Parts: sequence; structure tokens; C-alpha cells
Amino acid sequence: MLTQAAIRTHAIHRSPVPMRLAATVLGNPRELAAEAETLPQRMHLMGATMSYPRNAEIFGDNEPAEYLYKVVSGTVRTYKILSDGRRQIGGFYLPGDIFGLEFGDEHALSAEAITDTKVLVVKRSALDNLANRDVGFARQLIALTNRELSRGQSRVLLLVKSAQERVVSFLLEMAARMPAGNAIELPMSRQDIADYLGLTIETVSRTFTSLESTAAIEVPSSRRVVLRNRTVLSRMNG
Amino acid sequence: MLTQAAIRTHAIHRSPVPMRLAATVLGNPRELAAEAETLPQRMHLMGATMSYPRNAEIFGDNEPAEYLYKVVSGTVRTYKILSDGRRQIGGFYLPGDIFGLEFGDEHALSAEAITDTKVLVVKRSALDNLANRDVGFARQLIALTNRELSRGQSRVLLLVKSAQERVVSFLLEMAARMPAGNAIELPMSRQDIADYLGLTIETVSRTFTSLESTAAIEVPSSRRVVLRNRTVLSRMNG
DNA sequence: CGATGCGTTGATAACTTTCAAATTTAGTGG
DNA sequence: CCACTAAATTTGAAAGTTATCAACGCATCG
Repeated sequence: MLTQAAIRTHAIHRSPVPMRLAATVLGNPRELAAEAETLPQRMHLMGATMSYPRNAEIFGDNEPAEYLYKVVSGTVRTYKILSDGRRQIGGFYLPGDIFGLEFGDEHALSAEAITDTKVLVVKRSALDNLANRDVGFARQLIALTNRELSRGQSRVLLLVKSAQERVVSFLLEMAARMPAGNAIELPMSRQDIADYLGLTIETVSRTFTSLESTAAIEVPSSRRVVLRNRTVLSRMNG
Repeated sequence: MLTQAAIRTHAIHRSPVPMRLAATVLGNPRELAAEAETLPQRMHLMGATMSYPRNAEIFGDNEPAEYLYKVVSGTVRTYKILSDGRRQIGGFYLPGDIFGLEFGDEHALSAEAITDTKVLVVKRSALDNLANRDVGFARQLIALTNRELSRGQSRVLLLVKSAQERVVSFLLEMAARMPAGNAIELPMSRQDIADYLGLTIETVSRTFTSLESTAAIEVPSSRRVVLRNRTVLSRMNG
């Protein structure tokens, strides 16, 4: 691995330069946000774009994690099949989102295209190289990890809640991540949502129906949801 | 904040030295493990030891996250009070564990001593400084973050399981973290366990009883558990 | 010895899943 | 474009799991 060679080669250096990086280790999100835009831009200069049809596997559990991915168009799900056969979805990735960042050299999750999807694929070694030359870039990678950490914590809080609260949280989260105002176009199936929230499709479906009956949302078609009353939804969200 | 000053001061530098750090961003746990021992050691050289009686608050939600903490003796819980009044426990920290590492300059969680506890308290600014001078140290801090990320992911998998599976996972996790073989001395109350697993105390208590009735565990006193049949427990763990 | 906190146990209610079936939607070939 | 089949979603009824409410036991402490 290129990474290890680089480490050994430069192990003898001791300079004050890593300072900016160190600051990021203990994280200040406000500073990081200001730099965030350049990372995706630079990834474009290094990576190739690949297309995956609906349901195609992008990478598999236990495969070497050689690349980092950015969604150009479409939607991606990461997931893990549990020993009892259930599928737990790790997350949904929309255009602009980066996935494949994991702790270790092997993917802990698999990734699939939910819809026809184009992703930008960048070799991790290329990122390593750039990060080596550019501390600001390295900071952004760390910020990415921190964001994942933060998302994981929110996820924990989500999963101890009731079915209705989980579904509402999901809808509010998706709404926040989508460009449009109150209308959400869901690229994923009920099964995907259920596996993300740790519920069954029936419970998800019933919850949608129930929220619609209280006029909190509207579901003109199964993949389309309109948030009608955010005040009520936010209150349900806990 | 010292951190920001350091960033600005050194923003003009561009050297290949951060290479070792960059390698860590995309994480290789095997390499990191080899260095892990020095971080606690060095923290001792920078920090003060403080004692907290049972149930004392170590830091509170929304307080500035000015310090990093390492448990010397005793046990610590981090937690968050949800809007509906329930308490979600973020984690338990045993001697040797480090806590207070969070994304942002404010604590997202509160921390309390479960038993009488001594903790080593180190200013984050001091860690920043050391990380600035020593890339290996910075890597260890990043490794710490990665480990938290990994723990968060396990946590998600835990919370979609049944009550029995959660309790079993908890017991196996505690057993793995405790020195002793199959006998576990639980420093935390049933309420703590319940709030950690997203269950009620009654359910936790009943599950203990049920596991004992199948001879999977023994519960000689409420705070003492002996794992009697790890094969069965592991199978339950999924 | 009574008060208090913690843990266990029991009965019941609420919530979610499971199993089954009906309905709608999407995809395909004519 | 229509008809047809398969897949996805919704709905219903029953079963299973967990929470809630309540009571009891047990130990600790003043």
C-alpha cells in the first residue's frame, strides 16, 4: 500500500506544519464548513465517472476499500446483511454525497445503486497523495469522518424512538437533504426505508397512511411525499 | 481558541510532512494499533487527576468542550436527555478509556461518574499543541475518532435487534472490556443499562432472569454476572 | 426501625411484527 | 397503446414483544 511506504519515508520529519491538521482532529465544525467546497471539486480532477444501473453493486462487504466515491447523479444505499438474514441499511447517499469512507482497508458495508446512478470514483491512494501535499485537503477528509461520526450519533438517537418518530425523522432528514421545499421524491423503496429505520415495510406503510390521515403529510404517489405541517412533524420528531 | 491562531499562523506552510497523518485519515487500523499505547502515556504528562464522587457531573451538555478525559479508576457514563425526558446513554467508560472527544467545541453529551471515579483531565489545547509537534500523536487522536465511529456503527446494529439480543450484546461487550474472564462486575444500575440499550429496566431485569433460567448466565447478585455458556450467548448475539 | 433506593415480578396495555390477501404500480411484449 | 405479468404497496387480523402500571422484596442508612 502506497500509504505505508509514505509513512516510513517521512517518519523522521518533525515540523510544526501539521498544526492545521491537528486543530481539526479535535474539530471545529464552523471552520471546516468554510473549506468544504473544495474537496468535491478536487476529487473531480482525480477520478473517473462510472455508471451503474438500478440495483447494481458498487462495492461489496469485505472487498478491499480501494476507492472513495461521490454521487454525481442517482442514489446509493450502503447496507449489511446480518447473520439472521435481515438487511440493515447504513445510509442513503444523494448527489454530492461522498461514501465509501470507512475505518479499515476493507469495506464494512456493501453499496448498491438504488436508481441508475453515476458516481465519481477516486483511488484512495490518490487522495492520500493529495492530502500529503495539502493539509487543507487532509482536513476535509477528517471533517468527512467527523460528519459520519455525528450522523452515527443521530442514528443512535433515532433508533431508540417509536416507529412514528423514526419515520418522521426520516422524512424530515430527506427533506433537509433535498433541494425542493416540502415535496420529497423518494428514490428508495419502502423496504429500503424499513431496513434503514429498523422496522418492517408494513409498519412504514401504515405510518405513512396514519400521518396522511392526520394531514401531517400527503402521499400523492408511493414515492412522492409532501410535508404539509412541519410544526406537527417536528413535534413528533421529539 | 488556541487552535485557530495556530491555523492562521501556519497557513502558508506546504510541506510533505503531513504524509503520515494523511495516511491515517483513510485509516488502517492495524498500523494504528501499534502506536496506541503511547497516547495515554503522554496524556499523563500533561494532565491533572481529578476525583468525582458517585453521580457527580464531570461535564454537561452544551458546555465548551475544553478538555479530554481519561478514566483512571471508576466508571463514567455519557448521556443525553431527550426532549421527552428520556435519557439516552452514549457509552460507558472504564479505566483506561478516553472520553470527551467530540465533534465541535461544545459537548453534545453530559458525563457523570457512575462510581467514585478518578479521571485524568487534559486541556484540548495542550493536545493540539502536542499533535502539532508530533504527527504520530495526531494520528492517535484521529484513530480515537475512528474507533468512536466504529463503535457508533456497532451501536446501530445493536439497536435494531431484540431486547434479548441487546442485553446479550451488552454483556459480551462488557466481558470483553473487563479484565476478568467470565465474571463481570457491573458498575452501572439496571436503569443505566436500560438507557444504554433503549429498553426499560423491567425488560432488562426480566431478560437477565430469563437468561439465568436457561443457564446461559448466572446472576449471584444484581451487579454481578457470570457468563456460563458463551457459545449460546454468542449465538443469541446474532 | 422506618425511610429510601434499587431490583424483581405480575398483570395489562400498547406497539410492532407476522402472516395473509387485496390493491396498485411498473415493466414487458404484442 | 393495451393487455398481461410481476413487483411493490397497502390493508386486515392475529400473534408476539416490550412498555406501563403496580406491588413486593431486599438491602442500606440514618
